[in-house]
Amino acid sequence: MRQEDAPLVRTLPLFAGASETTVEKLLQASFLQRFPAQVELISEDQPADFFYVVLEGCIELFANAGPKQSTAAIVRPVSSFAAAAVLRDGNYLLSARTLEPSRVLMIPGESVRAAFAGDAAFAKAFALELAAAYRRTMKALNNQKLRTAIERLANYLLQEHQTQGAAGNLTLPTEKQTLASLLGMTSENLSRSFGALAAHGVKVTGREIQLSDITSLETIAKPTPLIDDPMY
Amino acid sequence: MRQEDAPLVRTLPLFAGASETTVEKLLQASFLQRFPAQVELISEDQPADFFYVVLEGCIELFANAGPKQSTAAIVRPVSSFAAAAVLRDGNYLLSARTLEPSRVLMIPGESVRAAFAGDAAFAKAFALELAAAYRRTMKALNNQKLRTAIERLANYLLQEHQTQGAAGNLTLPTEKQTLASLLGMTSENLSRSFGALAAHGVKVTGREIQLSDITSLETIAKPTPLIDDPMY
DNA sequence: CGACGATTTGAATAGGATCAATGGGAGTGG
DNA sequence: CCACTCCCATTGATCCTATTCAAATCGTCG
Repeated sequence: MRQEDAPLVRTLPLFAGASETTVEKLLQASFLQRFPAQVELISEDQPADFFYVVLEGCIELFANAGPKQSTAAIVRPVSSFAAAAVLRDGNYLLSARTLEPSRVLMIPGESVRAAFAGDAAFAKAFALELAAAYRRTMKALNNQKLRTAIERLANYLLQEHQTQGAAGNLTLPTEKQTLASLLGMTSENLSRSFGALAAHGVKVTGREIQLSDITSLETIAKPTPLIDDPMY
Repeated sequence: MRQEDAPLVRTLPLFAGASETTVEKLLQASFLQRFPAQVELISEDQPADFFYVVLEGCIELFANAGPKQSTAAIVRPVSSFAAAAVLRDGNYLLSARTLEPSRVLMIPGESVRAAFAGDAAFAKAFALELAAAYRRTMKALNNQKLRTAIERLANYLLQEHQTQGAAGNLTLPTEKQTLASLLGMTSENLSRSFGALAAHGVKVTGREIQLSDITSLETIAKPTPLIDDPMY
């Protein structure tokens, strides 16, 4: 990777407590790559050669089964993916594509495992990241199994509203297609779910959403910190 | 914990490479408990005080949302749960109850984190366990989002058939209620799904299942190693 | 302007859930 | 040992949710 990027990368939470040598070794073997939108970075079922850290842009993780496709997560800076696959030296369970032009740090799995074994601070940071991702996935599973499509959408809107400053409006960060897949429904159904939420103060104009009755929306959504609080 | 249990516990894969001192410290602070069936060991949303290792019996992990309930996983010996919650020193995302009389090793979260920080071999084993659980959960999410109820049941049967020796028959390891919840459906719907699979050689007698046409069942199930292979 | 992909809308269908009632064992107590 | 009871499981009927297929509309980009 290029010299001028080193400072940025060193500030990553993942490298917070790691020793100088560890970071040095990791970065030396890594690639800091720029990708345009709609590039497939990894394909499910392939050997997990790299651990990925998203520095800029936006990556969609998704799975295929025959003709169907499901978005498992959307990764934004600064966050990572493929931790479990790399640590276990297994195969990717998900494919990944850029949704926007992105900058991505690619660290060889071999290097990650070596750093994990040799640097306790890095091991801790890496495992904490892994555990956080695990918990997000568990929440996604509960979300999917315990809620209807409208409830999932309502909770998504409330969460995004919170993230974006709770100003009574928000902007969808992805195409509605992608959002639908993330929320486990078809895009037609997402459209209808938005329609149903109009009665609860949700006004949709393209990707711009206005929430004029949060209370009513919360009544529908029945949010619970166990599923919806990103900090949990 | 009692002296006579120490040898058994020391053979756990989790402690495989760990130093004598690490294991010593962990076990000293731990409890090896026996529980009857239908005891709730942990309740979601509570501080994650203990990491659990199931030595005998069977534990159900589940989540509640209002009146609904969903089984996230069923843990059998020798395996563990609450790794992520304990490592992050957070709260449990799931409740846990014994389905059968069980023996469980309870290791204080504090001790786990100390051992993780102090013993690289233990850290590695623990993180590998965590990563494995993560991947199981991701597969469960894909299973839920990409498949119909009948497909999930068909794949479950094929997998269990494999696990139990591929002899053309298998025994359901839990009540059908629990299985239904694990597979993300109501028990009525499970019953009907079994009915639908009769046309594909699935004969149900209580908990005993006979599979007389694996090929036909696979046609329905469309299994894929990415979701169904436990080794992946 | 024209073309293409994304989104919306409509109609029909399928997949699951709910509600209600019935059948079937396993365990308990006489 | 048998009858009773309770809980689990099944079955039927109906309702609701969500998908599918088709067509129309909207936006964006060249």
